[in-house]
Amino acid sequence: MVRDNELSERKRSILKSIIDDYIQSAQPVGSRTIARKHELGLGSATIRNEMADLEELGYITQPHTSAGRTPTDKGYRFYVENLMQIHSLAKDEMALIRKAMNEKIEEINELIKRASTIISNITGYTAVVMSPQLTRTVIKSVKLLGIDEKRLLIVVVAGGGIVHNRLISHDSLIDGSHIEKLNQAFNIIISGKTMDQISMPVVKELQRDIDVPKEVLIPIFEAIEDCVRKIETADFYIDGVTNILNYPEFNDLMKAREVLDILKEKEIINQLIFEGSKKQQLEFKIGSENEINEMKDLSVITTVYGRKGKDIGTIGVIGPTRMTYGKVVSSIKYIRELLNREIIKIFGDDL
Amino acid sequence: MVRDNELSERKRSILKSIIDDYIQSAQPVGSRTIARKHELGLGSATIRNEMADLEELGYITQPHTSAGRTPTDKGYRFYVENLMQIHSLAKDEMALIRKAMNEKIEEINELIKRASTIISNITGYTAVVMSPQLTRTVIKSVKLLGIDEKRLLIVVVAGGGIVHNRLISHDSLIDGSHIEKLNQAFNIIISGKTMDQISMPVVKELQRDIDVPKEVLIPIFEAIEDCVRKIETADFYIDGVTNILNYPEFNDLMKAREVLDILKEKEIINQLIFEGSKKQQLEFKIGSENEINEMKDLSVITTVYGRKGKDIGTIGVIGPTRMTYGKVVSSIKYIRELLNREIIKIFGDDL
DNA sequence: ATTAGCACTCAATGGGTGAGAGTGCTAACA
DNA sequence: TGTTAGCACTCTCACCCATTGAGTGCTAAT
Repeated sequence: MVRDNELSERKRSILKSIIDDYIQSAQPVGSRTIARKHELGLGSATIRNEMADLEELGYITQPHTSAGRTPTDKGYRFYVENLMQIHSLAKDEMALIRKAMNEKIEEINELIKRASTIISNITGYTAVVMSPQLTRTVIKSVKLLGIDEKRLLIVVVAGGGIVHNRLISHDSLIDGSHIEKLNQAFNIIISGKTMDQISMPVVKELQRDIDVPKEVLIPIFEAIEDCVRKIETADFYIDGVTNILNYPEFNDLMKAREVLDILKEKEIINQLIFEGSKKQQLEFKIGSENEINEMKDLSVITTVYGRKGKDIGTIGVIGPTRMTYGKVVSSIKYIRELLNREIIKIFGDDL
Repeated sequence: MVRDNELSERKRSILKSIIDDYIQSAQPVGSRTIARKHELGLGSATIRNEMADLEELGYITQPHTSAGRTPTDKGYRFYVENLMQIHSLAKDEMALIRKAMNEKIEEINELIKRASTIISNITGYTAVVMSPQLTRTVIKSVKLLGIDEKRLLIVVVAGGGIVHNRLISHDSLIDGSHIEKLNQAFNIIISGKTMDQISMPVVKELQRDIDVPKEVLIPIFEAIEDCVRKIETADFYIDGVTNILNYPEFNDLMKAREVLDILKEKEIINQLIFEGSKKQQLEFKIGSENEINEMKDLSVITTVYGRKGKDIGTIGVIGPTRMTYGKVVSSIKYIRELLNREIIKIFGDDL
């Protein structure tokens, strides 16, 4: 809504027509096309004049002198902020999504995975869903299990039914009574705390109170730390990577390869999705707004999910800048809604 | 070695030269090239005659009348069985592999993943490594942990430090003494057995002996079954999928897409790798020898790993039929060796 | 202010041509 | 009899060039 009056109403509708058309056809669109297809009641020459203005203002551009116009990143930006209409999903699409999301889930990660698959299917682009990121999770409980004489399984349970475990081996035999004692002690001193509340003094104290040697205790704490780290580390699922090959802008093999390779870089995707999601409910990164050079022909749409006031993860769609923004927005919103509902079911008060 | 005398010594060396050259250049190779580059002491006309024979026998073919020859699948088959020389890996390549495989591993799956990455890096093709497939695993122990009043964590431990768990929720409160009893009972009746040895009668018996209601017992057994299933299900890691885009045979976007999509089909890859690995130490599937139509331009080389006489997993390399077979074979063999060593370390007597 | 008309630009298309690589065949040779 | 030099032939590929068509900008008329 900044500089709202830079564009007259007529210019806006022409720009909208151009972008709508271009998104659909992938071909530079000329004045005649606009005059014919969209009923603006204007002759092609008039539109030509307006288009010249729009070009000067930087919203559209010509690939070469005698071609039609294509939107610039600035054009798309104006489009998503002011012009685009978000047509709601078709009934059967909604049903498809609901069906996928409502199936019985055993694990939170299963849900995430399914969400990414369904988004990429519905939109036809690449979808990324980042798993709940639980910074400073409260540990619900820690259990030690003696597997055999020399091996010990450490199980850490966090909110939302997230469980991680780690096996550790000892050189010497492990005293069964130690395990018993530790389990009791852990119940008291660890349960309900976050990892950073469990400091070295606590360990020392433990060591004094119950008579367990340091050589046994240290690896156990390392394992616990490791489990907590795994719980707190956000990972993500990406689906529909090869979808981008469907779009003519990536007909060039080198370009396609470049993009496919970028999408394989976990670090980059992570950063991308993470960053984008901080500010707003719905965040757009269009073309060159992405810092990464290889992504200057891609747009990323992200949103957060979670419980009211507490966002725990991110959903993202990656596609060519020439993207069906309206459809993607409605898809992503709908899935977020369902995801939120499930999240509340699973995590309950644990968030 | 079948029909060994179908090809004279001279035809063999010419065929070898053609294939070696073609693997390297990806261009149809002509008689002059052979006469010049490879010192066979023959004129191009002689080679032409021999090539005509080889073509009639089906080992090579011409894309068009005035082009050189390219190997057929039959040609490659003969090549891998009789002609190819397996040049050993370079020192630094071996070092690279060793380094990757020797790093400390916490989990068996971590090892598998790393193996697939290193193979695809070394060979430049797509690598698949299938995780240990433990049919009818012996369950080492089963533990129940009460998480809170209504939730129960079932932990199943199998050989080789493989652990799976599952959380189940109950509507009603769970009696702490039940958990205790069950843990003791499980120790006796389940530990050391395989899943199919735990039949319904056992459950019945359990139900009679210890006084735990059916509504509690059934979900627990389902959870155990589920964990065992997860343990026994082989999954695999695939790496370097986009590598195929490096090779000119997939310059055509449609073809590339087709292949990328196939490589995404877990079912197909699974089948492919699994099947190929049964018969021999080292199995080749060349081009159309793969039943799947989309793979008629790909070759798959597989081998099994595990302990002597007990193969538990498979390694595979997928690339264009025009593959550097010699190098792939030596890479795959070397990695198998290292993998076997680690497997023994991890699983010990549990296999 | 709008638009019809016109000259102009540029990419894409398709036919034509020559170069180059490679073959098969024939005849000569060892 | 096996080998090879020579030659006519085939086919692809790269390049040129003319044509086409879509689209523009500008001007003059409405």
